[in-house]
Amino acid sequence: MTAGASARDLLATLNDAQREAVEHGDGPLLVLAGAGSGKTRVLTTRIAHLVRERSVHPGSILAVTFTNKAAGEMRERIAGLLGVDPRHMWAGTFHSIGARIVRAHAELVGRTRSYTIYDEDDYVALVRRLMERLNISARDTSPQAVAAVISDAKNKLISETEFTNLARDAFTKAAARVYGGLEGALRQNNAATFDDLLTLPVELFEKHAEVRKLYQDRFQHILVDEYQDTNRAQYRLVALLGSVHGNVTVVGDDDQSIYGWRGADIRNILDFERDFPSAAIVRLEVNYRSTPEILQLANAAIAPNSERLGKTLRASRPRGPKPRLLASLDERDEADYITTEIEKRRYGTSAVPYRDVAVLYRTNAQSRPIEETLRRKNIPYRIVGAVRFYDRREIRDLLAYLKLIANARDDEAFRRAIAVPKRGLGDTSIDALATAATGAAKSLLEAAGDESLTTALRPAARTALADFARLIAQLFEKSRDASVDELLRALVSAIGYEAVLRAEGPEGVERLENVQSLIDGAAEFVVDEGAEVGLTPLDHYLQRTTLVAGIDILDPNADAVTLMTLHNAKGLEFPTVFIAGLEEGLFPIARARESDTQLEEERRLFYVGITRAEETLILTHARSRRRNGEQMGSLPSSFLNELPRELVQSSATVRLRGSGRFGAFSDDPAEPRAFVHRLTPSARRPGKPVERRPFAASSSAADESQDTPLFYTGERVKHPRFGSGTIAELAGVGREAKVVVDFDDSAVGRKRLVIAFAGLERGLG
DNA sequence: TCTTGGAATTTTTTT
DNA sequence: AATTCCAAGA
Repeated sequence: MTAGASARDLLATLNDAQREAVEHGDGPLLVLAGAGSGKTRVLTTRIAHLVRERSVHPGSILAVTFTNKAAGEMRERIAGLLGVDPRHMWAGTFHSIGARIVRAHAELVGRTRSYTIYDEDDYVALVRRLMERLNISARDTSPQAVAAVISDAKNKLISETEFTNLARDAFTKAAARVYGGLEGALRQNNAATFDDLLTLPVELFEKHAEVRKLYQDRFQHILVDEYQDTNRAQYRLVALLGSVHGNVTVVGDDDQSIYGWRGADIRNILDFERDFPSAAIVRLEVNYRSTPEILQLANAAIAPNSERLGKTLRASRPRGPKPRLLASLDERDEADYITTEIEKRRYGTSAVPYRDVAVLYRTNAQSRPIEETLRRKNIPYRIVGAVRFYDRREIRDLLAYLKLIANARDDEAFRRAIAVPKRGLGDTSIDALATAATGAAKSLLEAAGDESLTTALRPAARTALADFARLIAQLFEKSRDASVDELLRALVSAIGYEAVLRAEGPEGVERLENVQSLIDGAAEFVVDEGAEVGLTPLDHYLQRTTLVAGIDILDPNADAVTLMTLHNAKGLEFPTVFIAGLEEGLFPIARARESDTQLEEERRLFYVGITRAEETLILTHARSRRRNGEQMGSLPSSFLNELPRELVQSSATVRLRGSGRFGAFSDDPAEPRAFVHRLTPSARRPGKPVERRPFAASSSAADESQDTPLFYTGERVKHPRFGSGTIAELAGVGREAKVVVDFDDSAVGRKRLVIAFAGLERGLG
């Protein structure tokens, strides 16, 4: 017997439901997998089983995961089970798979092999430029917002024509005009947005039956993880490839659908049986991850949701400590508590290593105070997301050069690259160049190197442009046989980038270090196996750097605490989990109050967070928090009110207890509580069931005695002059308390008012 | 053309 | 608070 598991071994440790999913024969299969029920294991074992027992060639398997890291891990685990690497299997995110398909058939979708993938910033910059060209003022119409609605439309497979026909208001009509010009501009630049990585393959398969057949025949088995988070375009891709043979396995959990805002359509999972008739359904309901205490809390947290398939997660682990809920004074107090607790556990009898701890939060901005405290106490940590490495200015500058070298038609890259270092070329010169380039149907780079096209420019500008074009040409030559790190080194020295950065002072030195890391990273970059043929190392490198998610670069070996958003935590698990900032308006986020759908998604996010924890779960909230530069009073999250209080052990930090803001209400269940009656009735929308509010707290006894009424995010109010509106935000406490109100009258719009003077009435209309 | 200072603006979440 | 945008001045 060689390496790898025997057939019996493959199945031996699985439960009945898991085994059923693994052994399922041909035809569609829907695996409804609760959190921690071993779905990744089922997927990997199923693939190993297909290869080993049913002689399926790895090359005819397509496995779609939610992150590239997950794809890599899956490949490794399968290799472990089989004893050999599943060489020709395709595994990756929808986006990376789409990128590969586009690359292979670039001409058919109006691109070349070395097309550039635009990230968020590149894309918005292009939208901005198009708006300028169409005379749409960036002041009245936010390019960001335009970019977002078009992106949204693409993910729903809404074409330009359809979008234009549906446009009613001025904003959407403006966006429609941009959408109309976008595809042409992207082709011109030989570029594709993230969304295009999904829509272009769809278009390709729909228009070219022979290409579609190629992939349909190749991928005899398609497996999709995190199916609840697929959007329309992704669904269509699966349907196009899998509907002929129907060998489609999807794994998901409707309770963990958290990307609705990105076009993910929960119906994809709810309707699977309709789209793939005779689909077998397997439910995985035994949870192997968390203690019964944590699961009970998770079940309670998700219970108020109505849009559910419904399932019961059963615990299989022994009992553990009760989840804790901690009230703190402000975000710094909260951070102090969390770090102290981490240290206590690290050095206590339980000896919890740092790598076993994750701190989760709703927004990236919340990481700051926690980071600072961790740093002060010398606790190692790694942070996922936030300001990504590749988003730093110095990195983007250099990548712009690389993109331009790889794809001479990328005008966005040209504009960024030519601005660094300063060459005496400003907007005027570039605009003149752009006009000439457009006239001659050439790219900016081509035009810059063509003396006959730059005659309208100043001599100094002409020379600068020609020099730049020559530089890029030289680097292009070098890119043919040099590795990416060599190329980067040549680039940095050619543009004297080190001197440029050093001139910026201490900050520049830090940037220089980042440049060094970029070069080091490029040196380590190896073209992986099963790579596409005919791609230059540079093309390959650029594609990878654009598609890496924050989570992909996590080093699991470092003994460090992990900080990340709840969204990033999907699919991960940790022995100890903190969920910070459980406050109304923050989690659930204020905007989610606009609709039940959004509120339910927030609740699922809460559920995802809770179910990341294996043994220890600690929820925290603060009475006041700095938001957008302003200290704001905050109430505990309504999600906490929905939890039966016997499921958590509540307490408060020393600072909160000593603050005097702890009087009217005690978080200690042993003490009698004062409910804030005047908050509840109007905070509720009509038709909603009355909720218990065991954790609802007034801010302080002092506030209670003041005349300032307490309001609530989402509450309906009436102003003597502005009429009715909805509270969007609350800020400050007591006499200084302010509210941001979205008034119904669009002529009034959003107003910021001091509560004490505004004369707001609550409720009614 | 580039710098600078003040104003405006932050979508929460991400491939 | 922090970044980004814009207009005026060097």
